[in-house]
Amino acid sequence: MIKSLNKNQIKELIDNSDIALSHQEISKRLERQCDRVTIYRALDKLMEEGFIHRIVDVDGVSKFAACHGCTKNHHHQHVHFSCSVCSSVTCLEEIEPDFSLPEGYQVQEMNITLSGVCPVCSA
Amino acid sequence: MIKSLNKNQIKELIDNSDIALSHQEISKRLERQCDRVTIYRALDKLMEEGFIHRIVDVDGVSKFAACHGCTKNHHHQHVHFSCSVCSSVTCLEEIEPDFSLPEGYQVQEMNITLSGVCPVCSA
DNA sequence: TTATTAACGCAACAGTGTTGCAAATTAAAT
DNA sequence: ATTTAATTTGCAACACTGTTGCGTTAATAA
Repeated sequence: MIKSLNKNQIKELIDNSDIALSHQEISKRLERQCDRVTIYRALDKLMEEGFIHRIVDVDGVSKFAACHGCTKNHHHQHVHFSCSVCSSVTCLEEIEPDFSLPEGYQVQEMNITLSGVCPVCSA
Repeated sequence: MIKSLNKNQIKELIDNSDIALSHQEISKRLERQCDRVTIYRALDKLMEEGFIHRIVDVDGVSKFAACHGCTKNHHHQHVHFSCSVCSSVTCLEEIEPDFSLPEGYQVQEMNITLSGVCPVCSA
């Protein structure tokens, strides 16, 4: 009946989360446990389909957040914030720094992650 | 006679490289092969001492580049560029985007990595 | 119903990075 | 010069992230 049960559930998790989720966090939050590989593949698909985007955290671990207004072409100029206290990564979609590069650079993607203390932890 | 042979050699490698080097690349370039752990520890020390800084590449792998003007406190507001063709990561030290964050965010570090095609590969 | 496609699980693997302990090397003190 | 202390190194073992291949199950289309 239900198609791609895990994949849909993973999409729901990411959509309903206000912070970006790592593979590990997704695995923990899934009620019906599934194979690690299944999650990786679902995440790849969801990225392909333009539903989520990847953020590489300061420790090198990938986290995933919902896209707003991406189709096939991702455009994530926005800033991400990684809290060193609670380890959360959030999208600051309204913040899109602009800068000009020297001649010859062709930018395809950008990964901007600031780290420090988030408002919740610094309050 | 020579103190911390490996550590100094690693520092030399990074200082003389125009691109940021990964652990793997450093290991290959070392004439006298040494243990993986030794390299990791040397890199940690060199970061502590303010000689190098870490850039997390888009694939989550750490790369290391020389610092210019850092002591203990690293300040790397500058942009990094990761080429998807030749896999090189370079520091664009002159490019320092500024933007203001909402109230409550305390920024300690920033990791800005643009990916695309570098001037050499796009020429 | 059958054929095709997508999703899943399992096993195995490669790579990154960390920790503990012991040996060796370097620097300092007697 | 000999002993002591502090660094540096090597080795083994481990945890974690991510990938690939293969066979199986489930869903969609013919």
